[in-house]
Amino acid sequence: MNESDYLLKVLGDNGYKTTSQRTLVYEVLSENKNQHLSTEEVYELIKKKNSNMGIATIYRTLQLFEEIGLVYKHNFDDGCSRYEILSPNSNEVHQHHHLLCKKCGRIIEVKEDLMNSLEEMIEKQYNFEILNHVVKFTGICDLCRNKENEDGNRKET
Amino acid sequence: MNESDYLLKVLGDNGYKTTSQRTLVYEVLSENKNQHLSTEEVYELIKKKNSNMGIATIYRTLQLFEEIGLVYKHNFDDGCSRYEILSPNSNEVHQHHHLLCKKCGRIIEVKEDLMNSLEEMIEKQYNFEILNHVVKFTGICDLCRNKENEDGNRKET
DNA sequence: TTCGTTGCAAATATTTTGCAAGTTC
DNA sequence: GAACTTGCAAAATATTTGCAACGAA
Repeated sequence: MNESDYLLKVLGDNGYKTTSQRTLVYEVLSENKNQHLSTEEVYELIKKKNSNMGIATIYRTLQLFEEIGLVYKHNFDDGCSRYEILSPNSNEVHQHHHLLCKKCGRIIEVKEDLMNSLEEMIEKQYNFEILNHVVKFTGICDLCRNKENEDGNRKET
Repeated sequence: MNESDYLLKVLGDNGYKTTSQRTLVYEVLSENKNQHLSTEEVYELIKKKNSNMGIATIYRTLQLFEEIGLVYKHNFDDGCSRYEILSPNSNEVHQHHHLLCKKCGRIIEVKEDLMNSLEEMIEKQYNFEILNHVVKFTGICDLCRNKENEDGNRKET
């Protein structure tokens, strides 16, 4: 199933209508896989496509997409929500592992999913049905470790 | 070392002054360990102690505390930041595992820390120095699983 | 005494909402 | 045609900031 059919199906299955706006938002997300677009960024990208969609619609659309599992909503603590498309055929849902560098703010993606055993334990022990998970490691990235001479850890003005 | 000495030391070590306001914020957090207080909630608790601290100061204080490692800043995606004190003698830093129920919004804490092997792999493979991590599982909690009759998964108006 | 800190109010930034007009099924 | 959806502007929230007065070291 291709992505546009998938969008149609998921919307329909959940009782929502397929509109040009929703299609466009999905398209933009699809063209920016593996990115983490903010609502504002989606808005800008859509403007470039000569659409005059209001930003409120984009907020509503992304919220809806998250609700019905079309996108994943990231939180990188940078003042806004960021979204990433979840393709129909992938199991990306279980692969949101990130390394966040405290110094330069870089976001590094971690590939492997070693969470399965942990999940199993949690499902059993807490009778909690896991739909998704987020694993974030905060620390110092390789690049910053290398140039760790300049500044100490005192406050910056 | 008790908590108040610890506050003094950490502030001093980082070149910050100890003020009555900072002491009070720390006190409130300390009296509410294992809670996840929002800035607003800290503000309310402080008002109850007959202090007329401005909320801007609380925002600044909590931000500062996070910077120097006195508190952990949670994000439960509920529209505000929430803070939890990190005691001097604990290793709480490595125990932020939560189960977030999509239905009722309940936050369940998970005790065990099975992340060590994963961390080791990441440190080695990515040359990334891990300072902290967050593990969140989103899903349906036991309570909600039990009363899963009423509503389907269609949208609610 | 110096410089960091606070309080207040105003400013930002992000996200939400009401409602009339427009669209989809 | 009924019900959902959009666009716009206004509103609501959370957080930040400028600046004069204050307080800690």
